[in-house]
Amino acid sequence: MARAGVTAERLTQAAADLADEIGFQNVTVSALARGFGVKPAALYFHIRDARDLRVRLAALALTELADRAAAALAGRAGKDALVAFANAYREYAKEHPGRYAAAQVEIDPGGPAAVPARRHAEMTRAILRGYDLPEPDQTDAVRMLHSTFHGYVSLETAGGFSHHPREADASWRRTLDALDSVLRNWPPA
Amino acid sequence: MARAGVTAERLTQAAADLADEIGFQNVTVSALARGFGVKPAALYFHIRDARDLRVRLAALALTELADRAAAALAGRAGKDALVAFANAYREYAKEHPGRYAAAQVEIDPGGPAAVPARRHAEMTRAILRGYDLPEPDQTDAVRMLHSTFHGYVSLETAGGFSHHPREADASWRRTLDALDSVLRNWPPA
DNA sequence: TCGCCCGCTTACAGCTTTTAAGTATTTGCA
DNA sequence: TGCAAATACTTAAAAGCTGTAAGCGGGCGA
Repeated sequence: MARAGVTAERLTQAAADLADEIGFQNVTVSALARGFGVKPAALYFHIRDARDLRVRLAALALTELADRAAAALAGRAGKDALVAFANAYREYAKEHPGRYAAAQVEIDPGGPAAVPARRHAEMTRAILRGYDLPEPDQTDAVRMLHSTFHGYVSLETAGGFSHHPREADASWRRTLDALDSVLRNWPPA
Repeated sequence: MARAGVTAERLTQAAADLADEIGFQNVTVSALARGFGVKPAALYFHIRDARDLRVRLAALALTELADRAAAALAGRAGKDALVAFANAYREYAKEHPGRYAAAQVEIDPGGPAAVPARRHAEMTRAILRGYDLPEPDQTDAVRMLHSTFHGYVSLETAGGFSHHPREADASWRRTLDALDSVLRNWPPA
């Protein structure tokens, strides 16, 4: 029988696509193996275990997210940068719900997902360049931004906003207005 | 053999405690049955399936969260109310990580978790009484608040803030300052 | 006291992860 | 070219999970 040509990279890619299709929680070693037409045991020659697969998937998602963020931020500053970053973030989560969910797994600071995670964090910090905040306010603001973006997308995905007539898009835009406003007028300690 | 006295309520309570101990994702019908000293199959006479158990757990957590929010808001207004609510929210998530995770499951609007979910949403809206925002800004602000609280707690729990010397507590307080500030100066459309 | 129902057990099917051992294919080197 | 070693995959199997079906027995109502 011909070999299937499975590699860790192709597994991770396939797992990402599968996650977007059927949900991150439903990505199993077995389902992945079926997609490649091999037995589940075959995958263990390429990945250590299911957890390893999830970490690789998280790294993939964080890398893609950082790439999009970088593209959105290029040549922009101030509110332009904030809005472009935020929209890139939200659109990624909507286009790739499975990947986005994968990016939220707990990240081992020494592990292979730590690098793209750090890069993603640096992108978020770059939003603030135009706002000129001193430390430690800058760190506080980065955390607030990240929290708001992640919280909004996460609640929206879970259907938290769907039972009120107000459009989620409209609230999102106004939330970004509010964030821009508070960054420009950051309260004194 | 003596009967174990299993009921749906006791199962849900035990599941909540178990979730806080070993994590929401690790709460299984089997593990729960072990805790009651019965076989897994016995539980299916009290709950429909594993999903049903998770929904009941979510309802429990949302009810407790709404209770805490109500207690925090009682007799407070403006920033006092905002800070009290936010701290109650964050403390609940820290004390009961498993319950908190359960509260984030996707909620069927017609299901039994919809009632406590709505109550929780109303509590969040009550924060804004002191800020006097007209609709639809009020809805937008509620969504922003909820997003920020949930996002912050969720990222903090996942260890997202642990690799920077700045204390997560300090950033939290400053984030609340910023939210108060932006609610008092809500940007015009 | 009798009988029935309810709460549990056993048994089982089918799914998952993961390890171990065996087989076949491909690669690299002489 | 041909052989040996490394690699990719298979089968087999253990252990745990969800969920269904059938059976048993204790306690409650009549």
